[in-house]
Amino acid sequence: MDKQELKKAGLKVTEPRLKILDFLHQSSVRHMSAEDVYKSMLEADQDIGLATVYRVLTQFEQAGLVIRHNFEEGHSVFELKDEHHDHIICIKCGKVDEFLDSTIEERQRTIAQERGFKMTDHALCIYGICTDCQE
Amino acid sequence: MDKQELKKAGLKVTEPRLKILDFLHQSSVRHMSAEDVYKSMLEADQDIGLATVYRVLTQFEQAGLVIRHNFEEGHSVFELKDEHHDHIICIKCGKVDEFLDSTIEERQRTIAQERGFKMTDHALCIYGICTDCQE
DNA sequence: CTTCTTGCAAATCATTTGCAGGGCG
DNA sequence: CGCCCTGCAAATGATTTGCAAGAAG
Repeated sequence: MDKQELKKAGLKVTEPRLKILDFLHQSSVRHMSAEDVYKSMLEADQDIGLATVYRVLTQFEQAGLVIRHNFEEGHSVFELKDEHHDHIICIKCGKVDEFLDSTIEERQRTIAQERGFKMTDHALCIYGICTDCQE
Repeated sequence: MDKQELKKAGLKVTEPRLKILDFLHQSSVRHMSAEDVYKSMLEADQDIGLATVYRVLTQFEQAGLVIRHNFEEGHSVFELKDEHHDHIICIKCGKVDEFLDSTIEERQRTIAQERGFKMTDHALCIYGICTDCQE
C-alpha cells in the first residue's frame, strides 16, 4: 500500500500525498507536469490546491520517490523513480518515450572519469518526430 | 567583422546586437544566461535593457548563431553555435565543460531509428562534481 | 497537545510583450 | 521617410512562500 511508501520516505500520511502518489502509480501516462496532476485531482473531486501539488511533488522528489525533469519546454515534468533510463521526446506532440542503452551508459562514465568529474547523474534526451507525427 | 555576421543572418546592424555578439565572441566563458549578458553590458557602460538582451538572444537563436539550453537549473543558458557537442556540468560550481563522443552520437541515431523517430536534435548532459570542487 | 500540512492569496523569478520614441537602410 | 529596433514598464506563466486554520501521531 502507498501508506507504507510514504512512511518509509519519512513523510506523514495525508490525504493529498496519498492521492497524488496513488495517481502517479495508477496513471498510464508516466510523465506529468504539476498542472497535469492538479487537474487530475480536480477531476477526481479531490480538493487539492496547486501549491500543495507542487509541495508534495517536491517532497517526493527529495524523498527519492520521484524524479523531476526540465526538458526543453518551459515547465517541469515529474515521473516515478524506477530504474534509470533516458528519454526520447517528440517535438510535435510532446510524447515521451524511454530507453536505456548500456553502450551509452558506459561511455558516459568513462567521459566523466577522463575529465576528473565524479559523476552524480546524467540525462540524455533525444528530440525528434515520432512515427505518428511524421505522416 | 561581426557586422557581416549579422547581415548574413538577416538582422539589421544595430548597437545592441553588435555589442552582444561581440561580447559572446570575446568572452572566455562560453555559456551565459541572459542575466549574465545583461550585467556585462552594464559594466561595459552599454545602455541595453534586459528585454532587449532577451530579444536579441532569441533572434540570434532563430538565426542559428546561438544555441539556447535549458539545463536542470531554472533559467536558460546561451552559447555560440559551433560544431555540435554535449555538456558535462559541475553541480557545485556550475562550471560547464564540453565533449563529443562518436560512439554515443552513433548509438543515438540508432536508437531514434529503432523507434521510428526522425531525430532532429539531442542533448546529453552529465552532472557531477569537478576536480576543483572535490577537494 | 505539538508539530507537520494544507489551501488560498500574495510574492517571486525568468521571460515576454505593449507602446511610444529613435535609428537603420 | 517607412519599418524595424529599443528601453521601460507592465503582463505572463511557472513555481514558491506566508499565514491562519486543520489534521497526524
